[in-house]
Amino acid sequence: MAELSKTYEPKQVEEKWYRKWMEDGLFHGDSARGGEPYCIVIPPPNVTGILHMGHALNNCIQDALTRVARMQGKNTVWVPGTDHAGIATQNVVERAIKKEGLTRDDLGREKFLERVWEWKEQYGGTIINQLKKLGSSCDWERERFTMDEGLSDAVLEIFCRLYDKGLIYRGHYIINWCPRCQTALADEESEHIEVEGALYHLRYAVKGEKHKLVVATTRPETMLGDTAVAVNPRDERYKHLVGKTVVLPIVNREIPIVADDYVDPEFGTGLVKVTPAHDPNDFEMGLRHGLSQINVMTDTGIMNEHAGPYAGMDRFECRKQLMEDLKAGGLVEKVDKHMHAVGHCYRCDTVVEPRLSPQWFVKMKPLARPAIEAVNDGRIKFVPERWNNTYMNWMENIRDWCISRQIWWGHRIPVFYCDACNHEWASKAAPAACPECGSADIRQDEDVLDTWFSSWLWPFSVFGWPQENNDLEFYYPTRTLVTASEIIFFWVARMIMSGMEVMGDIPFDTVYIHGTVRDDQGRKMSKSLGNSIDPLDIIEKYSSDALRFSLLMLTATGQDVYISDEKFELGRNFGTKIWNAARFMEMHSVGFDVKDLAFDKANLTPDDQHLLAKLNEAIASVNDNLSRYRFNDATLALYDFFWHSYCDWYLEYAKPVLYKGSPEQKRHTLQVMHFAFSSAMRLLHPFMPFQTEELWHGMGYNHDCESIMVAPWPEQAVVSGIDPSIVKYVDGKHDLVRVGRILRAEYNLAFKQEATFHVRPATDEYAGQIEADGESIMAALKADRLGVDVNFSPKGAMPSGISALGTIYMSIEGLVDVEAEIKKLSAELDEVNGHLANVKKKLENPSFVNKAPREVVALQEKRQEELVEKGEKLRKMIETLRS
RNA sequence: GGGCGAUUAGCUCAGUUGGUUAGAGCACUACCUUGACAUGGUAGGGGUCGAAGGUUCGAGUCCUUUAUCGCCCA
Repeated sequence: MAELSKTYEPKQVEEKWYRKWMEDGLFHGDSARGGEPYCIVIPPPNVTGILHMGHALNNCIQDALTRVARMQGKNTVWVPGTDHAGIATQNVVERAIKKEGLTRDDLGREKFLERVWEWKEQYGGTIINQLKKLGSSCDWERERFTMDEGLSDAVLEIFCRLYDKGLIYRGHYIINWCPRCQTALADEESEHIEVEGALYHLRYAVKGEKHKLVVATTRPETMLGDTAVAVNPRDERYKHLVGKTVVLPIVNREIPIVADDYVDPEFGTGLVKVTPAHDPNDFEMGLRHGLSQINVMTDTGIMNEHAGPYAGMDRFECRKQLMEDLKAGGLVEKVDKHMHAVGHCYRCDTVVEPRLSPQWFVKMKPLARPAIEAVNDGRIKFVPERWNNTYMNWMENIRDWCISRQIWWGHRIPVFYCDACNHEWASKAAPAACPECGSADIRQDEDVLDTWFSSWLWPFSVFGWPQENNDLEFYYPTRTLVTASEIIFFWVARMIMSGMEVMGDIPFDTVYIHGTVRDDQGRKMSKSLGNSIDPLDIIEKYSSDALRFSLLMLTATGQDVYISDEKFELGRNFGTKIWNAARFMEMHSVGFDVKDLAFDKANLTPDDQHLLAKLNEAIASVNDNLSRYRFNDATLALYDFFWHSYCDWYLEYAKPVLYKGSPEQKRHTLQVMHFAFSSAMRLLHPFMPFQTEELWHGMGYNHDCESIMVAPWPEQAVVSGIDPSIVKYVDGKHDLVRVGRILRAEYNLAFKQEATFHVRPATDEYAGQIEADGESIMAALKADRLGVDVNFSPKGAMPSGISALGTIYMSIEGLVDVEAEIKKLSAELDEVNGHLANVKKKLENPSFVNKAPREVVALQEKRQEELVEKGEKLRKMIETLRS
């Protein structure tokens, strides 16, 4: 046994073991080994990303699941990787070259992409290294990147397949446009944020009439692109206006008044301006009424030539100026404050501009159908279940997915155009000539694909799809997907759709949705708030194990986690406790052989049996809670077992044996101790991988299994034949000790001061058991003597208390505070009487006795008996004190 | 506006098909450097379970209404 240091040094230990595990290839899975597959694919973090607490939580859950499966002997693989984060990465590199005074256009597409790859090589591995610090047991040999060759091939393959099936089309629609990133965004990438804006009431002149209409709008600047005014057809106020013409102020364009059901008569004045090129609803209305589409902005959000006098002005600048001009012309009725949700770019937070432009879309309805089925019939289940609704709601109202992005970093859309014959086709390989007319006058679409268009293939593309191979065959479908609710639409739903479409099978059977990590005031952690807690700081300050254990213990299933720095003390303190318990065992294990833990099952002491029963309970609880993704309950069960059952009671019980017992007793106790400890280490390993490995070796348990990573997982009760009545006796003994300690505390006995106790056991059986167990009870009570007598009756006043095993008396020198004793016992009697009244009320209620299940009634009856008995005892004790 | 979640001790949270006296960690109080551990031990204080109705023999738990906060969608 290697000597354990006085304090645990996590830093070097964690580095040491991670390196060793890597060297020994323990993270690697291979389909050729066969067996039961267990596979998780990581939600690939952005290659630009740095680790935050959300990642930490996400990954320690996956690692726990992976490590348990591995210990269970399954053929386990956790596939890691990163995604290329098209917009985010391009932004980062653009910022970098800006420092050199360059723009991407200065460099040109090819040179710019070279710079991005350079950047990726240099900085892209950051988050991967951080995941390693967490202890993540990913199969690094399988690390993938969404832009690597294989995954790029998968992207082109699926694009061409869907294109040829008619599920991918190009269309002129309103999309969300980020004027800063200068690209289209998917609907999901535009985040609606509630902001205080204004509702501007503008006066429009009706042609040939004196009076003016008032239209309400939140975006007056788009008025320059108005091509109609609309009213609800059932709105009596405006019926007479339909078919008339309005003269648009400033630009003096004549536009019609149309009737359309979309208009909400309750909103604003019930009259809306229609700008088909700048609003998705207006766009639809425009199609219905054959209106023209006038785009008044450039792709950078600057007003264009259609904006008349405002051309060249920024969109928000234009709003200001326009309002001033309208005011000057008396064309503003009023301006009200107005709260509304405005789309913001999820990458750069710029206000999104709905923009009419040609984009590529995926038809989602046909893909959604099998994906809805898969969740409906339970082949895929969400944990917690309530996310089913969120998923279904979105899937049933799914809209087509805008997949083209006007950036350079990403998978270029594999569509080609022939300028000679106007043919358009999709092709994986770059063609030399038009397949229709043979002309070489061809060009590829300039756009790239949405990053999610590669990550939605992740569960099978990481195994080499479209190439068929054993890994794909063996590990697909994967088992559990662990992710946060934010990306159910972005990613989870789309993976299910692609899996069903491409593989004809679900990509995973369980989606575990964990909560969001927040600060201790419930705010999302963000750089701008400055409330982020860096997981690496926590690892530095406490340890990776402490970070992991604390996070899991704090995370109620699917609920958000509120954390602060101090909360990680929980895990650190637990680690320290484990370390010190190990040192205690080591101290007493000189000359003891940990290879032989086959203790004599026929001669287990009550405390041995109690400990082993608690161990069995912990094993059952951990397994049960893990199967239900209740990581907090699983970790709590271990915490409770180790700290309370193992340290507080068993180690304390063991002390007199180890210090004063016979060599046989000592050996037996060490066997039980090491047996329980090594089981606890294995159960803890998925949550605290480093320290448990360190102790696995430190205690010498590595004799038949070198690494705890692959040591057998405790599946069920490890020791059978434990007598429940003995376990009950030990529970009672703990109660007896507790009551005795209360007596000591009440009389302020110094820790070292010994006292004499007398017990009047409740039964003869207890009397025998207590007598046999005297040594250990005396040690726990710091007693110099322990009298056991079923007929004990105190001579004179003695402090006393009632325990599960019987009444305990403390005989002390000097004055007993009789009044205080009486007061204490009377208070206890009052409590007993209170409970008794409750129980009686129940039992005297005929409907309770008749309607409640028999067991419940029996329980109350038993309780009544106990309470009556206890009351009697208390009364007698009080009487004795009074006499 | 629609959907979902939360509301239990000073704080952060458990409490599983309704059934003993509602639990934990942190914080707090008192005592304790003892032979694993002060990152610790022993003992203790602290809760009308957001509110109001209802169902039931029985409600923190189920139903209705309502308040407050948060998230998602429009």
